Amino acid sequence: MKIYNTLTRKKEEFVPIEEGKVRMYVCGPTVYNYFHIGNARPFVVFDTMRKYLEYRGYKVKFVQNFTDVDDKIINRAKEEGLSAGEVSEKYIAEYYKDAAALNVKKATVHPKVTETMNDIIKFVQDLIDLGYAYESEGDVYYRARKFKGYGKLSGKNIDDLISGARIAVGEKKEDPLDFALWKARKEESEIAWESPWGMGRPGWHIECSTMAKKYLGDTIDIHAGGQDLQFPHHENEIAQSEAHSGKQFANYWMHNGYINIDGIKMSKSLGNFRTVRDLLSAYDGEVLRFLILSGHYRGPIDFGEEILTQSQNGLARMRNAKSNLKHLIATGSENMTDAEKEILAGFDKYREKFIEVMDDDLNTADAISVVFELITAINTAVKDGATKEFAQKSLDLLMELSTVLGLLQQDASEEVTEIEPEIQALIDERQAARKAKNFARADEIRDELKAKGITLKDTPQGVQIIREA
RNA sequence: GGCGACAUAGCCAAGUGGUAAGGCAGAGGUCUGCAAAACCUUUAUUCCCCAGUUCAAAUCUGGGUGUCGCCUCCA
Repeated sequence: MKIYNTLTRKKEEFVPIEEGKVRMYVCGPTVYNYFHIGNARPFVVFDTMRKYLEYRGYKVKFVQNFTDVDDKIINRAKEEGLSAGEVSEKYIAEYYKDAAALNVKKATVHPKVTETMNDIIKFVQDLIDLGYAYESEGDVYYRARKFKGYGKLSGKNIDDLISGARIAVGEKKEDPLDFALWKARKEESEIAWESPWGMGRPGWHIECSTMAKKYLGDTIDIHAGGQDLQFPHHENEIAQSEAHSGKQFANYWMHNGYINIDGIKMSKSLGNFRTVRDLLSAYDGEVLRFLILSGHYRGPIDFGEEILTQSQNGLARMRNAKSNLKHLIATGSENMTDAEKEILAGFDKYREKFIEVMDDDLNTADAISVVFELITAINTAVKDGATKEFAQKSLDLLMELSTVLGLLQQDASEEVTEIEPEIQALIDERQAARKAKNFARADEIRDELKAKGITLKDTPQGVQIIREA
């Protein structure tokens, strides 16, 4: 497959370090709050990348960290009257809930900074020993200038950075470009760890370098995250890791675009964000996933109610197709007809096209449109009924492709075949009323059941009973 | 100031040299007692503007306009 590599600004053929295996690192959340839909984008996109790689037969080791030590966590802890650890534990648990709602699979490893502290301290000490870092009043800084490739990911050159630097030269730093690897504790009450440089805590960038190395080794296949992490975060990771190992840190860098609200980037600092938790009260997680995957991952998404509605309706079409097939499976006759066999053989082209577009830098938008084309073909084939076997095989293919995208995994409503006797009695009564052309009574029963979350659809194959989840 | 991204129908959106995918919304029709769902037909002579290259450009080149982002914590 081809991947757009931020490092080279080109689409490149993906070649893993080790055949058949992929080592992937994705920057995870700082756990001080519920994550918002913008945060959710990389989780969903790179989860899809992982699912697709696995679909293509790769064994993927997928690492996504939790940044559980940070100023924002400390501030949040003060606000809530909790310890920093209590805050991070709480929001890690909440992360898992929301991620599950989005059908985002757990990573192979979810390392935490607090559990990697010894490795981080060792990494920092190594950088000092190598001459890439220096201690200053309990802080440790990285000599950005000393690393020759500094700026190679973000396309910045050091001199532009200096002229554009808005931060005054800290008297503790040798150079304004230098960034912190270790920060000395400012007050006694702050959470801190013992280190060769006194009590303190790690800088943000060093954490990812250390965790990536610890779980994936010196060189990883794919490092991914949001576009806004390109600089300085990922740039600094490269400087740290490559200075440390002398090897290339990541072969492929993938960055997803932003989610905007009213054309402006959604961010926690601007306060113009919509948390996934909040959105889940009105839309189910698959709607959000569908929305995120509807466009190419590198482009921007302008978020709002209108595209939420459009996504909801689009996903409903997919769900209807699934539900109709299940109904046919429950009611159809056994063996496929020759005509059906021929149609089914023609469906292979949708799988081929799906793979073709996903191979092209994870074009999930095209992949979804392939699924829609398949749905139209299936619906057309079964509009006058179908055998059980044909319906089952069609459903298998629909599910095969949808599962790669992480869609149709949960049912907002589910076709049911077994139902409580009293409801079945009402359905039977309605059928009798329809037969007797007592449509007033029939519609009355349908409305009554609708109020209970049960929708009846009259099909040539009998009544379809849909129950809301 | 430096660097970068984006601009396709009412809306969302794919497409990076060969004559505009897909979805939503809308219109008409088929089916149905009616609904719902589904199916069929229909909705951009045109891809921000101008110039150029080419037999051929939404796609390449140059210029312009607009929007946004990074350079500071941020997915």
